[in-house]
Amino acid sequence: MSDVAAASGVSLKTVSRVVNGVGYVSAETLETVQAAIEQLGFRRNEFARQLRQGTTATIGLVLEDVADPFYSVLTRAVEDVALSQDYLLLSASSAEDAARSRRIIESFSSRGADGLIIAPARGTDPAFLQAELDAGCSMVFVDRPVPGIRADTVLAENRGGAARGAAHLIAHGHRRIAFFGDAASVYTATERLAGYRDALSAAGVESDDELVVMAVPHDEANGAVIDAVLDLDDPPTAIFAGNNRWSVLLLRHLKARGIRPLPAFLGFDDFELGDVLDPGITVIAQNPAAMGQLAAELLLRRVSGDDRPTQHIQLETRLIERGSGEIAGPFSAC
Amino acid sequence: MSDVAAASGVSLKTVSRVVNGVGYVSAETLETVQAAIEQLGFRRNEFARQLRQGTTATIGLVLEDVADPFYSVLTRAVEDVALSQDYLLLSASSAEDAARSRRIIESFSSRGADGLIIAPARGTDPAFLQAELDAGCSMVFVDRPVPGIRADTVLAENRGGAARGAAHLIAHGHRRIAFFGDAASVYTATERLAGYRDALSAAGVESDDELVVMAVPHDEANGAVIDAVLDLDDPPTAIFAGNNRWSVLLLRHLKARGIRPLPAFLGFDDFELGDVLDPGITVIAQNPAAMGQLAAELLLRRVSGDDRPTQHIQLETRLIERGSGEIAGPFSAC
DNA sequence: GTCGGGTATGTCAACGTTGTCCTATCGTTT
DNA sequence: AAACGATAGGACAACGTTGACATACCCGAC
Repeated sequence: MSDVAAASGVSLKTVSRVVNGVGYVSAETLETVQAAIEQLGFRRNEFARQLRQGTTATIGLVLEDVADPFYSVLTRAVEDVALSQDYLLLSASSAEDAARSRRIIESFSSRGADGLIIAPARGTDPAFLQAELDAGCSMVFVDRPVPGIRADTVLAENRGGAARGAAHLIAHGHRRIAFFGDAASVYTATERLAGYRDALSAAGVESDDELVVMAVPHDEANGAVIDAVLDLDDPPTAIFAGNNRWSVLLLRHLKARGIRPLPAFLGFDDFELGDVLDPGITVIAQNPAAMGQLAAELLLRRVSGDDRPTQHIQLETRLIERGSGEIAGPFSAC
Repeated sequence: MSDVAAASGVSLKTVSRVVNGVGYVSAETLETVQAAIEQLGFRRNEFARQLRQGTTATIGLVLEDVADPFYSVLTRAVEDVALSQDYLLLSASSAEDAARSRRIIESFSSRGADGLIIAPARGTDPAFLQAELDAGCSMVFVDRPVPGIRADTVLAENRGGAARGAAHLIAHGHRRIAFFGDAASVYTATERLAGYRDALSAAGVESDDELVVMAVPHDEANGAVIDAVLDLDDPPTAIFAGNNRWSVLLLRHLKARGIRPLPAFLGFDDFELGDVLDPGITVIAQNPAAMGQLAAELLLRRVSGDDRPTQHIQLETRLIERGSGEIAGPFSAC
């Protein structure tokens, strides 16, 4: 900047005024300075500005895994909101590891992210987050809440959505409905399980723990677990997948085993090609783009000083019938 | 930091020494200072450090769209490499818009990203990138090269892979193979088209421009375009999708129209559930994770001073036979 | 004629850190 | 006893920017 000042024969401060477009600068000087900036290829050093002003125009996004379509769509939505307000986005995947997640949050925070959007990994220490919050770092939680923390939260309607899904299967005559959910330590998994149970008991259907699997759907090692459920003496006539990774795993396994007739199938969270499979896969669709957008807008409002009471938003889910969920069960009148 | 210094009765510089673990500090002093740091919840201000040292331990990633599974997997790989070396990742989607891409690159660069990984949007001005490079910002290009720029590049074997795919269809008796690729201004699209044509001419199969569609596969408005090809007087017996978005669009359209018998189908780039569809979708698989990892490693080496000649890496593609590409054509002996 | 307010520009300190250079105290060697 | 290296810590400037404040001019109003 001092180079520019020297080249155009004005003071540093005047250049600063030109760069920031504030204060009085004569048209003539403005032109001279701009020419010098252009010629020297000057670009403002953001560190210095940040150091001086204490704001970075950067937000951080911490989620489980960007490679998961749910989160990648959410990421994209956050990005778009951020960019539209000239914010930059730092992002990282926690890989569902509380320690890694903490490291990420700390480095985001020390690099002065103005705010964070977090899908808390299971096992995250609320006290740690509270300390960050107290240090003045705004936060919005998505997908999962953190108990005891007063911060904005955007969640899907997990319990209600799952209940609707299970009720849909029940309405098609199913009484033996298997449920495959993520590990019980994951908030969304237990909420959805609760919803599934709500629907069962509302319909007076007996709940059977042998039909319930709560496990991380990561690896293929789950084949045996799936088989155990499918091969019960009194096997399920319908399958409820608690998230899209379970859906993929289950569908792959069902195809590999060539099971006929296909059990009814319903998945929580939509996925690409769900409509192209035969039958199309009936799902309870979340809206990750809306979740990301809302969270980002909420966060940016907080960052610019909004101090209204914290908001807890529940996003609607939507039942999309595509065929797999409408396969009639043994007690169906259909 | 001065608070910590005051609290522990030493000078600022000593605290700095403790924080950075350099220079001589007595065990006793170390303990005192660390206690003070702990108690005051001090965290180093990264701006000031960056301002002083001129390095940020941050890299930027610019690609077309994080929500695209190809790029989201690549992103995740870059993230993992970055994090393992204590780098942070700034990321943004260019949305295939050169102006937006430029804005992103400029802000990454002015925020002192030590290096950038870029999947250049079509229409990106090479001169602009060259200027950034000259300004000392390391760059690695992924997925697409930028003509005339001397920088490391990691590409998939587009032309060769596409040729192998087309040859596979030809080997199964197909002579009328439709090709659906991204807009002709996209590097990968034209490379793959060239590979497709290579295979045709190598096999002495007549090339027919009526079978070739080069268009952005974004919206559903492509239905008419697809129909035009499917309903030719001499229709294709096989379809080659030039990228995974075209694959999805085409498969969806084929299902919606209920076309029987199904034409043979082969897609460039693998996608989730490709193996679950019936028949399984034969693809030329890229390796986005390897691409991201390699690019990140290359970049981080550059950032830490490696100045070996620029590298141009071509990653192998892999033909995965799942059934759809092995549907026999009219001239097949199978 | 002088006062006030708008316009245009400059000076200086400060943001929080770290590199350079300096001083002081040791214990050990010459 | 002087000289030395190793250890321990301090003072100060500098990184590039911007806010607070000061200065100087011009024009119209009293």
